Order: sequence, then structure tokens, then C-alpha cells
Amino acid sequence: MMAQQRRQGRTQAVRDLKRELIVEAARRVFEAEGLDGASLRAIAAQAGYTPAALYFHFDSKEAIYAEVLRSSLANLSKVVAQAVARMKTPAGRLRVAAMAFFDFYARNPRDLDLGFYLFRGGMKPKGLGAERDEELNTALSEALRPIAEAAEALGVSRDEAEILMVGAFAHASGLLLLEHTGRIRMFGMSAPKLMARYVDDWIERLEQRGARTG
Amino acid sequence: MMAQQRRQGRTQAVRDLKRELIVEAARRVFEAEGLDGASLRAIAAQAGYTPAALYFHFDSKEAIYAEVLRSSLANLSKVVAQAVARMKTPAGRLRVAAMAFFDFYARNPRDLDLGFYLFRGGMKPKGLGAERDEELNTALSEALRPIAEAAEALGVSRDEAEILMVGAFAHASGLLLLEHTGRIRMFGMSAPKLMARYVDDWIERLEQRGARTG
Amino acid sequence: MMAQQRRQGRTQAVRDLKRELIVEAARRVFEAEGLDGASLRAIAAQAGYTPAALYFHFDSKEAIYAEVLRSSLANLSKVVAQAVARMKTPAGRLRVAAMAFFDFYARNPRDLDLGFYLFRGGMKPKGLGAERDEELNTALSEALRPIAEAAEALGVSRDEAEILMVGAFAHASGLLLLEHTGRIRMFGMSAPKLMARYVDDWIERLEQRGARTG
Amino acid sequence: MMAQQRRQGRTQAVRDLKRELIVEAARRVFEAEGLDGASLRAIAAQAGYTPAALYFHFDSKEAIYAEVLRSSLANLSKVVAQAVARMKTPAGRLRVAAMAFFDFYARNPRDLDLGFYLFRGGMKPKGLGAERDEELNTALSEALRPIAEAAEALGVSRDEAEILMVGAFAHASGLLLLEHTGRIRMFGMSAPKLMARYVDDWIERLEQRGARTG
DNA sequence: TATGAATGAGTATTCATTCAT
DNA sequence: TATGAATGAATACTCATTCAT
Repeated sequence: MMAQQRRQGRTQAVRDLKRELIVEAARRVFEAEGLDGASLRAIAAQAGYTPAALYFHFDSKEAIYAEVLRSSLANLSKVVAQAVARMKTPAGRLRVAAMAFFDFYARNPRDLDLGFYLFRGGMKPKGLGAERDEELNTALSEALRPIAEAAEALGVSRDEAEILMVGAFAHASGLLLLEHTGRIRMFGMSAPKLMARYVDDWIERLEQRGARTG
Repeated sequence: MMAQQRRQGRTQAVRDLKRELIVEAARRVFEAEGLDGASLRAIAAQAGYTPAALYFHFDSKEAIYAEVLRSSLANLSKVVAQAVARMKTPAGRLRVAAMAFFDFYARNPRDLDLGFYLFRGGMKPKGLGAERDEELNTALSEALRPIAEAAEALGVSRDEAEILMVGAFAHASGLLLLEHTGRIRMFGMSAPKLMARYVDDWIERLEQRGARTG
Repeated sequence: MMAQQRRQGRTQAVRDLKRELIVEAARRVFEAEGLDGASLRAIAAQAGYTPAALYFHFDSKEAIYAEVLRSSLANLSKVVAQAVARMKTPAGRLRVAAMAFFDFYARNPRDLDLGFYLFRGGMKPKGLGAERDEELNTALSEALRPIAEAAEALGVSRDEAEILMVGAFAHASGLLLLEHTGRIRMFGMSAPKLMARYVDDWIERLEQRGARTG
Repeated sequence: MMAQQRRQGRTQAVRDLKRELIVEAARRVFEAEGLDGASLRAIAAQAGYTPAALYFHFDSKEAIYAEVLRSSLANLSKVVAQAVARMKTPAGRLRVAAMAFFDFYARNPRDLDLGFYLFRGGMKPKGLGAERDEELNTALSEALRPIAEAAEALGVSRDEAEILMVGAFAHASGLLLLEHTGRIRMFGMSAPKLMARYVDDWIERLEQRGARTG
């Protein structure tokens, strides 16, 4: 009985490993070719499989995409959390959380594409399905959460902290989008610097307000 | 000789008119079907042409896209300029310029898609080409210019005004992107309100600084 | 030795039971999805098996089809026999036998599809094989037999009775085919009524002849 | 102007010729491989085209099928009409009309398959479309019409003549189906003879009735 | 300037079957 | 006996582009 359990466990582990290899292959294709080039054939070839074989492991192409995105978001969460853990002051945590978020996507621009591609849920017939959308949403929220928490620790209300968080998310996304399309360079600026400036302005204001009200 | 010139002029005018009709058709297709649905066939059909015929007027599908984007940017410039012209105070001009920019794309989300699709130039073999990129850049800059000018009128340096302008551009883009993909709604927020808040925060800070230094 | 036999017997019984369950599942799939939808995967899923598992019980997809057809024909035989048993006069038996045949397929049109699909044997490399074809033929003959027997009882020769039987078979098949493809409706007619008329015409003629010769 | 008309006429003729060549190729594929083997690729290959090229001439695979069927039905009509024209008496016309119908499909069994495949209209999403279905229906009706006309000439009511016509259609279809699937041979019979017998029985009855009532 | 015709590469997905475990 | 995994061939159809006319 225990032997069977052990075998089942190992079988499951092999299964998961193969899935992971496929997801890894998909990630490599994304990185090299972008979303447009990430056809099922290309992913299968990169993974050393026949296209049909992938359907044993995933229900559809979009399901593979979703898995890539999920692991990307998990990575992002981890990176942000680690950065925050190193800081003692709320202001420091706010700064590094936002910058870690930004830097992650600055380093992995395709991951941002992927997220935005998949998050167009609802319009597409095969758009993830509600449960997977929910799951990915949660993962994204978790990655951003430290920003709101740090803001609260700096003394703003929960609502305002959320607004700040979403604002940072939007600003980072916008800057990365502009960077990605060469618009930032064209204005002779630097996206990371602009992001840092955005965050610092916020912190400055929060500290001023703290000084006034404290 | 003059007769020939006249004929050439008229020929050229007819040519331009036909181009314009095609671009108009393409715009309609974009609006109705989005980027994915805007195949050359669809555009040709909408314009009342055969696909092959479009190649007499444009070098490629992307060239048509570029023309649509150009006219979109021209429209944007006009809208922003008109909004600014109605305001007397620098603060008012800053506010309406940024909001006009945002509102334009909030109302025409396909135009934003198009811009970002085309501005991925450089990596793609058929990505606009340098001279067309330059031209579109200029159009975009002009649309944003009023924001910087208003900021300067509020007393900040030219460099800082430019930074503010690019920041507003990025923030608007990010918010629209998030809105477009349903992320804003998911956080229970409103993109226009967040944009207004972003602009108002800036203006408040600039006026405070003005009060201090003035 | 006897214990071994008993075990073999039970093993065989279990085997047959499992086969029967698969055939039942296949029948359900046929009924719900028709021939096109009756893929091996679908049948396996309906039976609670993996596709590969079915190959331990049947040589091929067609072999499963054949088994479904065999049980369908057995059913048909039973239905016809029961109908005939209730009638006392030869004319009555002729009528109900033919109509029972017709009604069976009118109620189970998929079974007719299946029969015609499988009976295209000979050209296809995997077409049943001769022995299975023979077996199904016999089952079909048995189902039709009561028609010929009733005709003979009405006084016609054995040869003519056979001809009448095959004619009724053909007429029923043709009507059902036309019904199935909407041609009967298109001519504003009713397949069951046409079948009844066909049978009644025969009986009338047989009785006239009987009166003359008797 | 006339030259242009002439050119247009020729262009149209070339166009029709090419369509006809494709239809011919499709017919050959049908004959050799049956419905299942008549994939778009196969038809294209047989016609000496790329699959994509066929889409310039036809909207879909089913549209090609429909064209093959249409020409088949036109042929059928012609064959039946010619046979009828040669006969002077109503009885002769009835006999040859029914037998010509039967013989046509006995010689071209794939054409029957095709008809029944396409006439499943309504259930399929791409099932011909109502107007094409209508057109094919009319062609079929026309082919059968001489049977009803001859029956009327033999003195039966229009309604009964229609019933006879549909009955002959059904009987022929059924016999051909059984022949096609080897069931006739299995009973040691001959489909043409059975068909002839069916028709002759009818004629005999009609003439008897005529004698009585006349 | 415009068309009809054609291409070749591409798309995701389904299928029956096989095989090592 | 049963499974998970994999294959190779097949499916209809779409795309941007080219070219002779």
C-alpha cells in the first residue's frame, strides 16, 4: 500500500516535471519570439514534443500560456516579498516594493505582454475560464500587496493605500510599455529613473503629511 | 509644360484621395474588429477594393496601419490643442491637456492598441522604417507638448516640465492599459478618476512650490 | 483442475461483462452523438476507461462498432418475433413483421446508420472481416425471416417469399433513408404511412391471388 | 465597349471553366476514394492546385460538394428525360423513367452517397444554406417528375401519382443502399431485377385498375 | 491602376493507435 | 488488465503577398 502510494507520488512528480519542462519551453519561446511567435508548434518543438503530445498535458494553447503566466506571477511575488523583507522602515518598504515590481518587468518584458494578453478575459471564447482568471488575479494582487501595506504603515487610510498601490501599478505598466516601444528613449529619459521619481514623490508627500498630522 | 504640371497635380490629388479612402476604411475596420480583425482582406473589402489593389497605394499592411496611426495622432493633437485653448490659467491648461489626452484614448481604445503595436519598431523586419517612426514620434510629441508648456508656465524648469509630461503620458497609458484588461475594475476603481487624481496631485504640488518660491 | 476451470469460467464471465459495459457505453455515445461523434476517446470516456484500455477488449474501433450492431440486431430480431407472435393470421403476421422492422429503425435511426456504415465491408482494410460479416448477416436474416414465413403461409413459393422479404427490407431502408435526410418531408409525405401502404398493397395482391387460385 | 464585353465574356468563361475543372477533379476523387477521402487537400491535389487556391473559386469544401451534386443531378435529369422521350406509351414511360433513375445510381453509386450526405441540411452549421438546398431539391424533383407524369397518364390521381413517384424513389434508394453494402448479393438476388419487378408490379396493377374502371 | 488567380506557410485541434510500465 | 504518454497523419481554413494580364 505504501509502495503504491510512493509510486503514485513518483508518477505524479514525473507528470509535474514534464508539465514544468513544457512550461519552461514555452517561456523560452516567449522570450525569443514574443507572443506572436509562441505557436503551439513552436512550443512543442522547443520542448522536444509533437504538437499533439502537449494536449496530454494541457487542454489548450491558452492553458499553457496561463501556466507560464502563473509561474511568472509567482516569481514576481517572491521577488517583491524578498525585497520588502530586507527593509526596516515603512518608507523603505514602499520604495523597494514598487521598484522591485518595476524592475521585474523591466528585466522580463515578455512577461508583461503575456499578462496583458491573457487578462483580456471575457471577450474571448476560450479566455482562460473564470476560475483560472480568478487565480491569476489573486497572484497579481499578492505581488502588489506589499506596496499597500507599506503605505498603510506610513499612516494613510486603507482606501488611500489601495489607490496608491494601483497608481504605482499603472505608472510602472505605463513606463514599461513606453520603454518597450521606444517612446521613453525618444524623449531622452530613463524609465527606471522616472519610476524612482514617481515613488519618491509619493513618499515625500506621505512624510510631509505625517509630519503635519503627527 | 504647365498643362502637364496641372495634370500631374490633379493626378497626385486623386492619388491622395484614394489613399485617404483606404485609410478611412482601415480605421473603420479597426474600430469594429480591433487589430486582430484588421486583415488586409478586411480592409480591402471595406474600401471596396481587391487586396492586391492596396499594394499600389501602400507598400504593406503595416504601411496602412501607420497611416491610420498618423491621422489618429493628428486628431489627438487637435483635440488637446482645442481643450488647452479654452483655458486661461496655466493650471487649468495643464489639467485639461492631460485629461484630453487621457480621454481621447479612453474613447478610442483601438487607437492606443495601434500605436503600441506599431511602435515596437526596430525588432521587426517590417517595422515602419526609421523615417516613418520619426514622423510619428513628432506627431506624438506635438500632442503632448501643451502639457509641458503649461507646466513651464507654472514655473518649473524646462527639464522638469518634460519629465512631468512624459510621466503623465506614462500614467495615462498605464491606466488605459489596465482599464482595457479589466485590472482597474478588479480593484474596484475608476481609471478617469485615478487620472484626474494624478494630475491634481501634480498641480497641487506645483502651486505649493510656487507659493513658497514666489 | 476443476478449481482452475471454475476460475477460468469466472475470469471469462468478468471479461464478457466488461466487454458488455463497453458496448453499452458505445451505444449511448452513438445515440447521443451519432457515428461522427462516436470516437474511441468518447466511448472510452463514457465507459470510464482510457482509450488504450479498450484495446484489451476489442481489436479496433470498428470491432466495438460491430458488437454494438450485433446487439442491435439481436434486439431487432426479438422485437419482430414478439410482434409476430401476437398475430393469428398469416396476413396479420406479414403486416406486423414488416412494420415492426420499419418501426424499430424509425425509432433508432442511429442503428441504421451503424449497420450501413459497417456493411460497406470488403473495400476497407479493416472492414469487419469475413467471419464477423457472416455472423451479422445471419442475425439480420433472422430478424427478417418472419416476413418470408408469413408470406409462405399466405401461399406463395419459397422463392417469391424471399423476394418479398428483401423487397420489404429495401423499401423500409429506402424510406428511412429518405426520412433521415428530409426528402420525405419535402414531398409532403409520411414515411410510416408509405411503408404501411407498401405492405398493404402486397397483402391485398396476395389475398387476391389466393382467392383466384384457392 | 463591345471589345470589353467580349473580354468580360471570355474572362467569365475562363472562370467557369476553372470551376468546372475543380468540380471534375472533386468528382474523380469521390469516385476513387468516396466521401471520406474527398478532403480539400485531396481535391486540390487532384485539380493541380494548392488547397488555398480553391477558396478563390468556392467558399468552402461543402460548396464544392454541392456543385458536384448539382451537376450530378443535372445529368440524372437529362438521362431520365432522354429515356422517357423514347417511349410512346405511358406504361413504357413509367417503366423506363423509374429504371433510368435506378440505373443512373447503380452505375454511379458515389453520387448517391453524396446526395444523402449533403441533404442532411439544417443540422449542420455549414449545411449548404437554404437557397442551395432549395436549388438541389428542385433538381431532384425534376429528375423524378417524369415518373409521376407517366403515372398520371395511366389514369391515377395526381396525389397517387406523387405517392407512386416517392415510393419508386424510396425503393430504388433502398435497393441501391443494400446493393452498395452487399446485402442484396448475400440474399442471392439482383438489385436491378428487384427494381424491375417493383415497377412492373405497379404497372400491372395500374393497368388492371384501368381495365376495370375504363 | 486594378483584378483574378495563385502560393506557401501557417493555425489549433482531433484521431486511432502503440508501447513501456 | 489498465494507464499515461506519445506519435504521425490529418482536418478545414486564413494570411500577406506576388504576378500576369
